Parts: sequence; C-alpha cells; structure tokens
Amino acid sequence: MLNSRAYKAIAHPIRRDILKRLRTGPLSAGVLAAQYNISKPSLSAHFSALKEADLIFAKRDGNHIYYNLNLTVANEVLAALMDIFGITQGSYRAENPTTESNAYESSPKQTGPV
Amino acid sequence: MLNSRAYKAIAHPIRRDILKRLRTGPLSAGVLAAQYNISKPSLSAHFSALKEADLIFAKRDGNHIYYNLNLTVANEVLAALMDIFGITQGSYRAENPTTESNAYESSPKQTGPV
DNA sequence: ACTCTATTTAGATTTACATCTAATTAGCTT
DNA sequence: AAGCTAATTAGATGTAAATCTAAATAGAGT
Repeated sequence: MLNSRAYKAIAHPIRRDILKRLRTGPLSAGVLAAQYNISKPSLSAHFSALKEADLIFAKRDGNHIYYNLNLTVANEVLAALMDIFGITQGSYRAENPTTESNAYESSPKQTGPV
Repeated sequence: MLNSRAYKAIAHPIRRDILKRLRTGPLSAGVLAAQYNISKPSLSAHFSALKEADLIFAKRDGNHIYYNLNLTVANEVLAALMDIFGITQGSYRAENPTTESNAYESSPKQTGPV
C-alpha cells in the first residue's frame, strides 16, 4: 500500500519538475538548484520530501549528491491512482458517464445531530 | 497541461477515498458524510477542492446533491504522471490494488446529512 | 589542519490547509 | 408562508508547508 507522503510529494510543481528531470538519469542537487529560482535550503527541503516519499534516492559521489528516480515507487503511485479511479489498462472510459439512477441504494441513513 | 489543483486534491486521504467511492457511480454528500469522522462543513470543503480540480462534478436532485467522478480528468492525471515518470503503457506493470485505510472513517462527529 | 565547494540543518516567518461551530441558503412538503 | 431536511458559507483557530538567512556538516584537494 502506498504511503500518503507520495501524494503530497507530487503536489508541488517544483517537485514534479524535479521528478521529470530525473526521468533520463541522475542529477546532482547543484545542477537541479540552477533550474529554480529558490534558495538551496528550500530546494533541499523538496529533496527531503521526495526522499521521504521514496520517489527518489540519493547517491553521493565525492561532494556531489546525485538524485535518482525510484521507478518502483513511481509505478506504485500510478497503480494506486488507477485503482482509486477504477481505471484499468486499456479501459479509457472517455466521457463523464453520469449514471443518474441508483444513487439511493446502499445509502446508510444518518440520523440525529450530535 | 494539468491543473496543479488536481495534484493537491488527491493529496488528502479523505479526498482519495471519496474518489474511490465514486468509481461505481454517483453518491450524495450525505451518504459520503456518513463515512467519515469529520464535520459536514469540513467534508463540504473537500468536495469543493475536488470540484475545483474538476475531478468531480455535482448534480442536484431535489435537496440532495450527487457527486460524480470526472473520468476525463482522472485519465488526464494518470497521463500527466506517466509523462512525469517517463512511464509508457508498455513499461507499466500493474501492482496489487490498494486498499487504503484512512484514520478518518467511522464514528461521525456531526450527524445528519451534509 | 586549512580551505574550498556542495549540501543540509536550525530557527524564524509567511502562507496555505484542515477543522470546528454557528449561521445561511436551497429546495421540499404541508 | 412555515417548517423540515440537506448542504454550503462565514468566521475563527490550530497545524502543516514553503520559504528565507545564517550557521553547520561532509568531503576533496592542497
């Protein structure tokens, strides 16, 4: 089961961009830092968020730290979302179905305020 | 390009659970409210977040409001994430379906429909 | 050991989220 | 119109995220 931190991790545009840049291979924190107009500590915090979500992992080489995309967890995110949305591979349910009926059945009735 | 609000919308466990429950068809706010241990206004705010992200849409029937999953946007979320992760249909492999339990379920605090 | 570069941690501040109670709006039914 | 039910909005409050500057840590090279 997927950690809730992964969802939060992808909720920030900078973190999504970091993930995207790591698609093609590892990059150092410094190289990534040059891409964004935020301070290095702020970016470091984004790395931490991604690391804690297990979406990336770090490898040190000298005094550079290279970040790698964790494709296993990336796939888990996709699988979890497909499950949530009820979307299976190949089943692109295109438009909004708007099944207007049967919304009453399986409605646990709720009574009395607290 | 996908709205950043969609990513934020799925970052909350209750909102993910709502989406999941809407997989099989529309549900009223009141029915959904019975599932979670938060006040009705709080849940209403979650509906707003999902609506602003276009992940759900509402239809009123009398004094019930039914929420529907917007599968078009759901698919857009998946497509965007596959792009971010560099995962294609071919390279994707399904995982076990997630049964995400969140700590919010059961024992509604404020009773009655939302 | 000293110094330089690269990155993170500490501490503070601002902004955004989540939540609550109380009040309000919307639509029924009589 | 009055009363009832369903859901949202208003306003307040607590908590979490994002950001900054300044200081600290880690490693390489001299």
